[in-house]
Amino acid sequence: MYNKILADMFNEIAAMLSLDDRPTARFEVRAYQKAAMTIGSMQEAIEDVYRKGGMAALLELPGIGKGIAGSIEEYIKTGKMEKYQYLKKMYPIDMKGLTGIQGLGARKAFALYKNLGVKDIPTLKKALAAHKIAKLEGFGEKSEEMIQKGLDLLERSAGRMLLGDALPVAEGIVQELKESGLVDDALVAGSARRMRETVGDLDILALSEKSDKVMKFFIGLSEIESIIAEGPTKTAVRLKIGLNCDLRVIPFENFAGAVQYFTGNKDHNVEVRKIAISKGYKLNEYGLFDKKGKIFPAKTEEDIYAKLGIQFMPPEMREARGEVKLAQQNLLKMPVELKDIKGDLHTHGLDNNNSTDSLEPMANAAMKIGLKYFASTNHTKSLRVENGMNDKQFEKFFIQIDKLNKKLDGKIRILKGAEVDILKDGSLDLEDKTLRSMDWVVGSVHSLFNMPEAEMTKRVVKAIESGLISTVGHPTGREMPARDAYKINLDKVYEAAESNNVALEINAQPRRLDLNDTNIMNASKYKIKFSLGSDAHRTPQFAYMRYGVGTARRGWLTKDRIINTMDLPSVLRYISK
DNA sequence: GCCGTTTTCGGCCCGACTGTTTTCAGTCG
Repeated sequence: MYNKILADMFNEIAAMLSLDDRPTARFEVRAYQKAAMTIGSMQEAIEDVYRKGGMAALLELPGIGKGIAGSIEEYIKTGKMEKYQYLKKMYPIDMKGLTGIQGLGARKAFALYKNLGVKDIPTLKKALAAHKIAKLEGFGEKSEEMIQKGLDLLERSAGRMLLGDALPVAEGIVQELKESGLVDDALVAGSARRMRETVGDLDILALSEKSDKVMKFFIGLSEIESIIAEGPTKTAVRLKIGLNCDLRVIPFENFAGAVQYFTGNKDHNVEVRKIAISKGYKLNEYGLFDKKGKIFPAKTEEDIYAKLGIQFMPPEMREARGEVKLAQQNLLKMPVELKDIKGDLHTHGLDNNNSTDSLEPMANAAMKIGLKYFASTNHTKSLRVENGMNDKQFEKFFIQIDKLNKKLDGKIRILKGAEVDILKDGSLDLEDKTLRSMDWVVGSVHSLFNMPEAEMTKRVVKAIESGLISTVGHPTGREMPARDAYKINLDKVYEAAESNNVALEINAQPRRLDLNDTNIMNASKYKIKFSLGSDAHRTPQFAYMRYGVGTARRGWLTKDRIINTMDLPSVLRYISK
């Protein structure tokens, strides 16, 4: 798969072009960055796109025109790219590595090369150690310090953090701001509000006229490790959890504009802003303005979208995946909401197990958050590390469920189920008879992740065709950050699921979120139902459902496609069919 | 270099903060 290689190359070309002083160069920079974004976020291998559809297929991709498509073709055919090599000869430095450092961009990197011979991270380290940078023209003590700090940061904490780890911290800070009495409103914006599975930083917006007091309060919070930048409208800090966090304090008249601006991803905002321009307005982070510069008095971001003639959509959809165009035509269907979820279709609950709570506390916790039912789906015998049960043990366990259901007296219903291992050959880890006695069976792959694609596909499809499973658990097997999805032909899985009336799971564990948003978009082209499961092993983990719902919303999934939006009688009818 | 129910040419989103300056360049989002 060349996607990452090519995306990196195009980003590096963009960095090198940003050193070019021709007036049109900065637009070329943007073009290359956009192409890198497109290719980097594609699911399908770019070389497959090319193999199947040739240049025409490449030109279909957003931000890819004749020039860049030509470079892609050249790279696929020859393994080289003339444009890249030409620029690399002019700027023989590790642009990707150096500009990966916070505060160090292409121009400064090149200045370091010209003056000090810095060409990569190791030579940069030497220059830092010799304190040569501060003496350069255009640099100073502070810039040297900043580069050193940026380098330390990079080495300490590479990359992004799971939404499930970051969002609760952000929401805690918002809570503290609200309780301070200094703000009239506050919220988490940015990629966390869009429920992206990982976030690179946090954006918090506060509505207040007392910016200096709010900033002072903010930098005193215990979550904060150090201050990166402090200004009247924006303060940037490093949090102890290893993530940067920006707080913006915004007065009332600009708040709606800021919420809109700091929620959508960059491309979404560009699309919306272009619509604003086409209607004679200007849209920026302060709000919507007419030609005379008069602000449109929006109370909420809904007002702004309405004024622009764009159907309002939830944050999760604002990713520039075609939502703006549809919303202009009022054709966007609203996705499922957390309150639509009536039950949980993947949970664990066992006595005498270190990593799992017992069934009764699990049932009480589920009841407390308002669920009407949940499927108890414990592991099966092949999964020894999780105390997987055999047929006999399930039989006994179900007697326990019957008793507990009686005791719960209809306040919540526990469905009998299992998360049955799909074994190497596609057979299932329990006897047919046992599986047939269950209400709800999740079939999951937990072993031999390195099978060839064809074999893995056959394995899962065979399980789907067994007629014994209700849904495929975490269908791609990925676990963030370390484990990639196993190789599997998902289209074949979707086809089999469609024709065998088997659902696909959206596993809501923050490190799984599997299927993910783009998988869901692809899968929902088929006539498939989806099941959401928290995969809770402990009582607080029922709350993971919100991440599953967020992922479903990012995949534009409507509630009628999701089994656990049904109430209990409907689910029981569905199951019996 | 890309793109088009305003255009196949002439546009391309926009502002905050910092550091090193004395009006601005670089970086970031």
